[in-house]
Amino acid sequence: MFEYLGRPLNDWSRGSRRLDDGCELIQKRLAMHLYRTHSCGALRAEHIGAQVRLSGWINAKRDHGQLLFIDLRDRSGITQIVAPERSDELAALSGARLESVVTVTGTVVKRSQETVNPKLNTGEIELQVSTVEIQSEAVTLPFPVAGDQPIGEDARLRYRFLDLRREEVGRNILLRSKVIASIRRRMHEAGFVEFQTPILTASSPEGARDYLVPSRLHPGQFYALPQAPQQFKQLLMVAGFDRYFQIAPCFRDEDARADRSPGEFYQLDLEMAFVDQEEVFATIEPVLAGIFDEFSDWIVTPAPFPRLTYKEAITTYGSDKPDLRNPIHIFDVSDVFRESGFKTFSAAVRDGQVVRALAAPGAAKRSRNYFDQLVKWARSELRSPGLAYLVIDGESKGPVAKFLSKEDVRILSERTGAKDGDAIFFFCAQEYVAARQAGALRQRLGDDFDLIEKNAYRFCWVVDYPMYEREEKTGNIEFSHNPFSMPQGGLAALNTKDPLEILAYQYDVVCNGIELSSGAIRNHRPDIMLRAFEIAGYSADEVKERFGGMLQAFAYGAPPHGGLAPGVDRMVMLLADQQNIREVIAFPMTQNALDLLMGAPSQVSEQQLKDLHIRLELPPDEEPEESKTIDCSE
RNA sequence: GGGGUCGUAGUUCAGUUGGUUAGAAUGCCGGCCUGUCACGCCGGAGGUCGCGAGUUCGAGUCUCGUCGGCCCCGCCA
Repeated sequence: MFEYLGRPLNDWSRGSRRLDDGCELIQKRLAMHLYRTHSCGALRAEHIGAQVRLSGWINAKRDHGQLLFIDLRDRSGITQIVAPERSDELAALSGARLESVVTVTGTVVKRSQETVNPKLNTGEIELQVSTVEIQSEAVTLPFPVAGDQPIGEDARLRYRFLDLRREEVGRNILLRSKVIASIRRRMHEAGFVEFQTPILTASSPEGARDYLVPSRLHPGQFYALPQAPQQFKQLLMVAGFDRYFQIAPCFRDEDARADRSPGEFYQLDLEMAFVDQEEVFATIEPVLAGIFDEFSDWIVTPAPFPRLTYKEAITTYGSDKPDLRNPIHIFDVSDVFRESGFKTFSAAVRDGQVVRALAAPGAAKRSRNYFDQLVKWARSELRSPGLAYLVIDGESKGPVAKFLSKEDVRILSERTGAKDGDAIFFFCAQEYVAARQAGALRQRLGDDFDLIEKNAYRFCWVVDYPMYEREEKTGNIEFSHNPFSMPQGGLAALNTKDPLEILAYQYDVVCNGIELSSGAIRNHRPDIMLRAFEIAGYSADEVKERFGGMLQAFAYGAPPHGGLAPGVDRMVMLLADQQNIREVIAFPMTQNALDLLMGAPSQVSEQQLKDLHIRLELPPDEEPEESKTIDCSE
């Protein structure tokens, strides 16, 4: 799958031709290259008899006293090195620890039939060594580099340079490089222009917490690292560049998750002028599907991806990032319970709550304990008062069975698709809460019953997000997503409709339950923008102060435009089939936003603080930690 | 900010209802070994059981606190 294996490296030869092209060329050279004529994965039977030089890391050593085998490794593969008996070379190699870097020169020899190693690409040959140079002696390792033994996360991060030598992580990082190269190629081919935008920019009032950078020249003022190049890309549209993209670093000071690295991440940020939503989709679908097709042999949703409205996604899947590999659907059964004998639910439904149901195929076989565990889980994890369920096993059983008529059960089974041997679960709550609870259970049942489709990337668009939502604590109307989205229906909708009913040209692209990206058709009209912000409680002056640059730009002729920004780390994570985003980042921080290798964050010198006009005021019980970096300020 | 879980040799792990001197594999050090590719054989060293209190005659084991890794909630326009 990874074609670098067994391929020659191509960057170490100063000449325009690769030396791997043939032994003759090597023989013609008066002097060999200082370090290597071939990579460690390059040699084959055709090289037998050639004088070659290899450099690499000692991956493994098999010392038989008067016979010594070394597995010499670089990123391209492994070659077995054999040292002659009673030689200085044998002594030198025997004394070198694993992971030492050595250069060996010798003759490629054929292995006898019995000693061929079919596991290695180079397994038909070995290198009979004549000279050895130890380039760099390694001390004893904190963990094994060879093999795939699990290693503690902290040790891996502290010695990330060793961890990256290990096969799986190394493969992920190389995959990342190829994915990014392919993205660039595809975007250029689709007519996009690549830009760089500022890293030191202004703090924006919306969104996540900013990372701040104090200004030396302007006491008391701060730059912010961009949470995304949102305003810059829109300004580039105003500038007339039509199609923008960037592999953009984004910085958000929010807490980590398995699919969310703390602090920083990369997006394929893109924006297009003179497009509607469908045109954005049609442009980016082939890029996404193409990337996933190119780097995986799993099934990939072909373009056009299915479109779900936000409302459908929440009702049918209980999530705005539905995993379409999971066959379970969620159904509204409020009407069945409204008139049922199950008083808890019927009263709640009459009170405006809803009942959502989902069926788990084959669940009737599970023990009573399994259901008890689920109820417990629903109470603690979903904060649901309980979990009602109905086991269809010849007759209907379970805690709510006695409250339901035969006809009720028939309707419930029919609607949820439950057959004999299945179980149906119910949540009763406010619409949104019930949906989320059912969505969480849907995911859990999918895992518990092994229902998730294997070897498939299932994409979909979630469209028609509401423009506004009501903040629960304050009751205020807020933007539910990006405040720069165009409301559907434009100014007229803003002026005439209930804000909570207004939809936005706002969309997400989702793959296997992971949100790859948000995007929107933007609001390019200053008048509509001021009105949109007014509804969310911002005065015209505030908007002008906070987004003045963009608002002003839109007054000088702005094209209708829109775009999105799929997360690059998440794409690679999906392609590498990894459960954690750290596995596709070369130098990730811990969940706690610490860089264990570089020691970030760290203290700085008094002088640095003084230059920045900053005085520390620490919480009383917190002594500043010893700085882990070298103090160069003395 | 909150919840869960883990922390024992360099590494990966075991360690019973609290009970003698805390074990294994691997790595490391020394010796032997000419066809291995997880090389093999013999020997050795290696532990503040994350840290600090407490309960107890006695704590790796129980309790509380704390630090760190991971997972989750909040947060992530």
